[in-house]
Amino acid sequence: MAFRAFYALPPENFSTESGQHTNAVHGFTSMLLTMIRQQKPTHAVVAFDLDTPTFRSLEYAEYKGGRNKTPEEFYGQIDLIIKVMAAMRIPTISVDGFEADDIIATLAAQGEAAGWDVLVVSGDRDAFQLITEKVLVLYPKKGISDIPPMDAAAVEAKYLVPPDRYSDLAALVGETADNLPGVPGVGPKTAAKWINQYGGLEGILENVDAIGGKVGESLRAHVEDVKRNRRLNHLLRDMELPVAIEDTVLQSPDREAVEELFDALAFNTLRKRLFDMFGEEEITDDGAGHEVPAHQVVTEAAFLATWLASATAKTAVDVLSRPVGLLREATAVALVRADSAVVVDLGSADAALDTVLGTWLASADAPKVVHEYKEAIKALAPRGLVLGGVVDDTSISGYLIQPDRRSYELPDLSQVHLKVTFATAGQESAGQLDLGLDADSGYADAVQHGYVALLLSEHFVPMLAERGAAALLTELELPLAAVLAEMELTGIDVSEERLATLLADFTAMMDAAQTAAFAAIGHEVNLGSPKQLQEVLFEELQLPKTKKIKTGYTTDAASLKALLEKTGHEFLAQLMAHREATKLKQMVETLKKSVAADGRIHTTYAQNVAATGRLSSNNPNLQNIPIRSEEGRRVRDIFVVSDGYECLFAADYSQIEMRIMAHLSGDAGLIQAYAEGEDLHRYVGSHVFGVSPQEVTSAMRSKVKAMSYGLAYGLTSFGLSKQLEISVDEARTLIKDYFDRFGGVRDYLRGVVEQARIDGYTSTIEGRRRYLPDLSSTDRQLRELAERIALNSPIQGSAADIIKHAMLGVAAELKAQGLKSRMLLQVHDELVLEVWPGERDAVQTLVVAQMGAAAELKVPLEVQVGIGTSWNDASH
DNA sequence: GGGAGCACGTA
DNA sequence: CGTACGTGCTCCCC
Repeated sequence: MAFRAFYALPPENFSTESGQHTNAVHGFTSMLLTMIRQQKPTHAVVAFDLDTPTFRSLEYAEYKGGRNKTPEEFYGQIDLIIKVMAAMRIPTISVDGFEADDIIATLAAQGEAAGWDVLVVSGDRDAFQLITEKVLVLYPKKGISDIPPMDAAAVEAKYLVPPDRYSDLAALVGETADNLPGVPGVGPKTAAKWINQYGGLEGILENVDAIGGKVGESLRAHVEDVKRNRRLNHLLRDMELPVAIEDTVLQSPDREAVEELFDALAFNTLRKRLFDMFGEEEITDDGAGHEVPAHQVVTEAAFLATWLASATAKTAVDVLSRPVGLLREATAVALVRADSAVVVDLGSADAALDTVLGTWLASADAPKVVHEYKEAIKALAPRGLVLGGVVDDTSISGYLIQPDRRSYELPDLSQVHLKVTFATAGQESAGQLDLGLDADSGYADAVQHGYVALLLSEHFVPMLAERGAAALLTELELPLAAVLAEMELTGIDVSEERLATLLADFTAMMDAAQTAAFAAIGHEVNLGSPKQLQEVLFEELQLPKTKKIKTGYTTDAASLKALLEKTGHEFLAQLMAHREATKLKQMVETLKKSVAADGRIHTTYAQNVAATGRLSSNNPNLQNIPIRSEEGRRVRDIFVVSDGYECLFAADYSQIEMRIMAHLSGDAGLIQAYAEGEDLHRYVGSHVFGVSPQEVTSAMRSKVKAMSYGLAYGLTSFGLSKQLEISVDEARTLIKDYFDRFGGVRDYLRGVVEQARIDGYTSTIEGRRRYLPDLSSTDRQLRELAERIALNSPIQGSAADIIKHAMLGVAAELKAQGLKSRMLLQVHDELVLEVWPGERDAVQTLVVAQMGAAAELKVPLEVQVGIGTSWNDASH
């Protein structure tokens, strides 16, 4: 692994002042930290080879011969790694005459005998022979981060033989890295065939004369090589080791030693990563007091029916799934209660069992707790299973309680809210359930997940009730998850033809702009590198300096535009054109890659990412498809109506955030403007500038528009002056005039921050909270940021609540009216639907009605609609 | 290899 | 020194 790290990182970038290279040390340590973070082992130990001869090289002098000389830059790095391990209090073992792999094999055997789950991290394929139900191998595919856990099934899938026959296979095929030649003409396929036919290498050797053809001959000629290979690739599992496995408990690092060593190595970022990881709050409860119930794998319908009927309280449901294309399909379902658990394997369930399970899963009367409801719905759908009666999704209730967390994974929630760390049966990360881990450990994980979700739900539900947010969960977010699942499964049709055309066009534009840009300065430069651009702009061309940023001076679009206006330099124009074309090309490429087998793009909405309550969209993000520029809009034209449907239908709220501002502030002027259906910005402009609405110029209107929105985000006079290119004094006067005329807005904005400082949180109209501890920070920058967040969150969050209600209304009404039209996308204030022939009027009527009725505000909610054959057509 | 920083698309 | 996001690129780490 140290060698892997060495070749992954350029040595010239890593050295101490004294000239000692440290790239392997850095890479190895980084890799180990990642491994510890991901796998959360309880024990850890590292084994090293020595330079001295081993029993293998003594038997076969050419063993590992023919290798290139160790690069000079590698010297000394192993010793440094050992020092790093010592500072981290991780034991290291080397034994004269043996290889690291033998030590690892022995440790694995000891761990397994003690009933532990063992993970072997090794770049040597010989480690595959160690794989059992309790031992997995992490073998780096390429580099040092792509390391999928290999289990028996994975080895079989790759080599067509079980792990305990891998050494037989390797003996026949040979191993170049160890200078062990195999049988000429025999590759993995042939070797696997023989092994499976004769039950292993012994069988093959007994029947060596029965094997025909050229390869048979070749085998007979090389039997001794094969026997030798097999002797040499066999790893010892019964060595005497200087360290007992009980003494490899993973501990906090020796801080002083780390400080000193990392200073010498100049490992500053690694030191931070290390201390961040071990500096976390000590969790006192290791989960020992919580008994995860034992599970039973159910095969009989009657047994399941009885188990289900004995239910008195909530049952947790955890769905195991495997990837199918870009989607997932359920493979098994774990049902967990406080004192017992069952697992149903969907692959082997008979019709009767399927029916009992399916009926119960769908039943609204059987209360269920899940984690990641939307994912469960989507995985169960291809099996024809429906999930109903869900009363809590802990990934959502956890979010409603604390909406600005980065992660809502079960182990994280459990640590934070229950102060309990659960030792995992398998591994948390790397999506181990995808890899066909043996069923038992997958089931145990699922049961544990269900159990933790039950505990968390018991904790969360009363908390939500206490703060009056129970309805937000049960009446809004949970039903919305089901609606979103449908939208994601449906996806949106795209025109592959337009995709290809656009890609070609944007690529041509990009190339043309690049050529012209190079011509303008007489040489090449990486236009995608801000650093290189800074050199060209500010040193070579001596253009005026722009805004200062951490790495020098910004080259962002606004600054380039200003520079272009000032200097008229051709390079700037071409650079801007290149930026636009590159951005669009990348976006089209990303979209192209996301087209699923059904020819559609299926985004994923995250219900627990945006702290304000908005949805977010990823893989790909369909909430940032261009609309402003002419070229950008062509990307929107990629999204088209499906065959058999009549058109796309887009509906968006008109100025919803300003309307919410009017509602929340109760400002009489704003309310009147909306009540009269006036052009708001013109109306506000006439009052701020003291002219009649007809006399408001477009410049005045756009100033007022920028200000109105800006105020909802905590705009300062400084920010406004920048945006409108006026002096700070002018901006200040503008804001004062605005507030003088719309005093309700000023009072409201002031009040929001004051109240938030008292309560510690802001609330939306629906009672969705966002906690802002930084409002009382002594750090001015943090405090002022929190203040701006406090201004914006109720507005943005209320808008999010409203459109979520509208989506539930639209979905319910489509169903109630038996329409075949369907909802496809949500973009914060916009919904996109696909209309079935003949349903256009009905869809328009119901969407406008449901969006308009989603909230009772002091001002009307207006909805703009459009139709077309593409999304772009429909948004006009 | 992993993360920070920058840039930029949307509401 | 206006909020909320996701993605992709370059460069640095030492």
